Formats: sequence, structure tokens, C-alpha cells
Amino acid sequence: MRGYDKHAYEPFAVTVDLAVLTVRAGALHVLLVERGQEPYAGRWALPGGFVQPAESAETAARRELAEETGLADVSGLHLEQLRTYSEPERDPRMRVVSVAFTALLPDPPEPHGGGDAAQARWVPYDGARPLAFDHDRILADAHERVGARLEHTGLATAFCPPEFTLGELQQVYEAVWGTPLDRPNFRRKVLATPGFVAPVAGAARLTGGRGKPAALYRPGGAAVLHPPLLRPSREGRPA
Amino acid sequence: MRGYDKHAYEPFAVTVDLAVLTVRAGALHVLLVERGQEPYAGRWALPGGFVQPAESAETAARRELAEETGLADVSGLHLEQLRTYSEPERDPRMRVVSVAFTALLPDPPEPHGGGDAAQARWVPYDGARPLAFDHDRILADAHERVGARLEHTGLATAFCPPEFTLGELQQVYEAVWGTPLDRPNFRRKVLATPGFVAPVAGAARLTGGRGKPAALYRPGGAAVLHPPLLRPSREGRPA
DNA sequence: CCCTTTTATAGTCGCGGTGACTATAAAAAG
DNA sequence: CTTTTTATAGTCACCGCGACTATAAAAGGG
Repeated sequence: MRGYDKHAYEPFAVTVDLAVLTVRAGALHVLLVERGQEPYAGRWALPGGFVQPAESAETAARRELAEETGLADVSGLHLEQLRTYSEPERDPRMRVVSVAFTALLPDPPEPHGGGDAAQARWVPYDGARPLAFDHDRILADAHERVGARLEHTGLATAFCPPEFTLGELQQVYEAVWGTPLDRPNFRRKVLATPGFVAPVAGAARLTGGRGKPAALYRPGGAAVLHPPLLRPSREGRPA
Repeated sequence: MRGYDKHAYEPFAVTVDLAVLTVRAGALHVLLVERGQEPYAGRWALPGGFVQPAESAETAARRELAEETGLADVSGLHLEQLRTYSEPERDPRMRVVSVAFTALLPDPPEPHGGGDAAQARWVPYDGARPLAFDHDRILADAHERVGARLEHTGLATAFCPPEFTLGELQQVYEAVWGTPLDRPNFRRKVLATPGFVAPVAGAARLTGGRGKPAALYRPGGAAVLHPPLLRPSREGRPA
């Protein structure tokens, strides 16, 4: 069929699902809500909701993100479309097509106090499953996508506060990739990548921890990393 | 809103749009259809159509691909979801959410003889615009995605016949990236990447051209390339 | 106050992938 | 047979990177 003219069509419900990720205490966490009704009552699920007639999926996702996190200003947060899930049986109640998004947050505001009755919580990524519907797959796809984005973009700074140390940045990589990294090498690569981070002029430093204070950095504004910061190759498997 | 319970919803029309790409005579081409009706009557557009109630977007995309290309068996062709376009005003007639896909074909079967009245044609990528609706953007996103996929996956073989020469494979990279590549270096990198290509045992060779016959290869079955085959860095822009 | 612990930062060494380039081989065209 | 064309082999220097060692600057404990 060409250009979808002169053909009947059936209506679908269109929703957005959000995989909201953060790094807390060195571990990757995801924002989940507990379902109050069937199906999957009592099961945890990704936050989400219907797309309204006058808004795009991106707009709906950002609105839901604000509602779920309770944050006043979500305009600066990273929000990225993941993919669309459209299996006919993915929701037993009706035909619903869901556009999934991934959002990245710095230090997490305690769940929130949003609109609905069900509770929302930050859950460690590894202990999140099983989730309702096909959300296990959506969450896995989001994790995979974010892990790849860290290699080629400056996205890791979206997990960090406005000013951060290289140690904090490294914790983001280690939490998302699930791999420890060599600190001197990580430092060398980050600083050798133009536009990744910029030192905070005021020779500022961070107190609170032990040991030597670390210098503070800001996001450098570069969208893509040259050269990329590749994760330790999990090679060595002959086809 | 949590888990989209107890909330009203509005129906949407859900369609798929296809960016079907091929490499013909060393140049990237895209499959387009000419619109017969308003809006955008006479303008070229990406093929597409409505998702039926019982099928997923992927199923609908493969069905449309078969209809548009006229190929009997499209089960082996590479089909990948690109992203979803949901701006409220993207179709002036109604609220339609479109899931875009990218398909890759080897040597192109002449457009086809599909179901509808409008004609379909292979159009050189550079001369394709302007297209109807937001299809310029979809096509650009598809090009960008495919270019990136060539770096990290063995996807380039999807543009080639079952057996191909390294010169043909190089033409795929050059056509998609729009950059000439050094032949000895390209050869070295392809052969040094485990699982990318496998030599055809029969010491087979391809005639038809001038010069020394080239050895034939088959896809090696590797999904990801280690190391990746990166495109010439377009760096040199200070942030 | 000294010494240990902890964390940050600097530097070294060798390997491997890569771009730029040259050289040789094997076919068709004239 | 010579030229042209394409495929394939090889060289060389640079550089990103993993593994590792060394130094600096703070807090803590006796």
C-alpha cells in the first residue's frame, strides 16, 4: 500500500514508557512504580502513560517524567527515544503501541509524590526484574543503549551534578558497564578527548571524603567523543 | 500517571514508513513512491502503510516491503526499526503516529509492480529531496543510522549478493559514507576482523570486469565487528 | 606529631590498529 | 607484446591504549 491513502485503518492506543536511570552510591538504579490493578497487580513496572491528542510522544514522555519524579524543571534532563514496542499481545486489555524513552538523572530526588496512588521507588537495576508487561525487555534495551551511548557521546555527564570529579564520572561508567576501570587510564582518556569535560576555573575542590581532594569539572559540551571511550572489549569468542 | 490505568485515551492511526536502501552502480539509492493525492500530490514519499489490528509494526513493515519491492521472499532481508515520529501536525489529515524502518537490499529488482496506482522508483539518495510529510527527516535519520551500523556490524553484506568481492563490499562503504577509501587498507581491516567475511572455498572468482579477477567472499556471520571499521574521522573542529 | 591510609594525579613501556604509501600479480584491451 | 586495469602483498611511522609504577595531598589514629 502506498502513502496510506484510500485505506481503512484501525485505532490504537499510544502510550509512552520511561526507563529512568540514575547512579546512586555507585550502583545503577531505575525508577519503578508498583501496579495497583490487574493485570500484573502488585508487580513493578516502568512509569508511563497515554499520549494526549495534542502532544508528541516526546512531549508526553517529558510530562510523565515531571509527574513521576516530582521535579519542578525537567527541561534540562536528557530524554531519548529508545524504540517502539507494538506486539499485538503485549497488553492483554487492548491494542496498545508504546513508544519507550530513556531518561538520565543526576543525584536522585527521593522518589517523589506524584499524582497517582501507586508508589514509586528507585530500585537497583540488578534487582528490578521481573517487571510487568514486556518491561523487562524495554529495560534491557535501555541499559544496552545507554551503555553504548557512553562510549561515543558525553552522555555520562547527564548522570552527574553540574560540577563533578573525574572519580564520580568514572563511577558512572563503572555502574552502567558493570566493569571496574583503571583510574589513571580513565583520567587520561577523558582529558585527551576534546570537549568532553572542562575544568572549573576556580581551582575548586570537593571535600567530604578522605584522601586528596579532586579537581572539579563541568560538561564540555561536545556531543560526540573523538576518540570514543570504548568499554573493555568482551572479545575472545570465536564465531 | 502510573501504568496507564483508569485513564481515558484517544485513538491514533499507526503507520509504518520504510526507508529502503540499496547500492546501485556505486551510488546509494532509496525506494520512493509518487503520491497521487493531496496532500503532497505529485511529491515523492517513502513507501508505507497502516498497521493492521493483528500485526506488530515489524510485521506490517515486512509486509509492506514485500508489496513495494515485489520480491517473493523478503524474510532474509535486513529490516531494522529506526524510530517513531509522532508530531501532532506531521500529517494534516489526521493524528497519525508512524514507526519508521530501514531496509537494506542487494542488487535492486526494478521497482516492482505492486498493488497500487502510484509508481515506485529507485532514486539516487542525493536527488531524493524534497519528500512529502516529514520524510526528509526520516530518510536523513535512516542514512545516519545505516552509516553508523556499517562501522560496528557486518551489515554491509546485506547490500551485497550472497557471494561478493571485497571491491563490491568497499563500494557499499563508499556509497553510504560518501567517502573514497584506500583499497589495501580496507582489505586489510576487513580480513583482520574475525567473522566479518569468509572466503568461498572453491577459489571462485568473478569475471565480467577488466583486470585481475577478485576472490569471492560470503558473510562471516559475525554480528558485531572487533575491531570496528571506523569511517574517516571528520574531526578538526575545535569545540 | 608522626605514620598509615586513602584518594588524586603524573609518568612509563610495549603492543596493536591505522593511515599513507609502494610494489607486485593477473587479467583484459589495443 | 605492451598498456591499462584491478587485485593483492608489504612497509613504515604514529598514536591510542592497557598494564603498571610512582608521587602528591589530604584525613585518621596512635
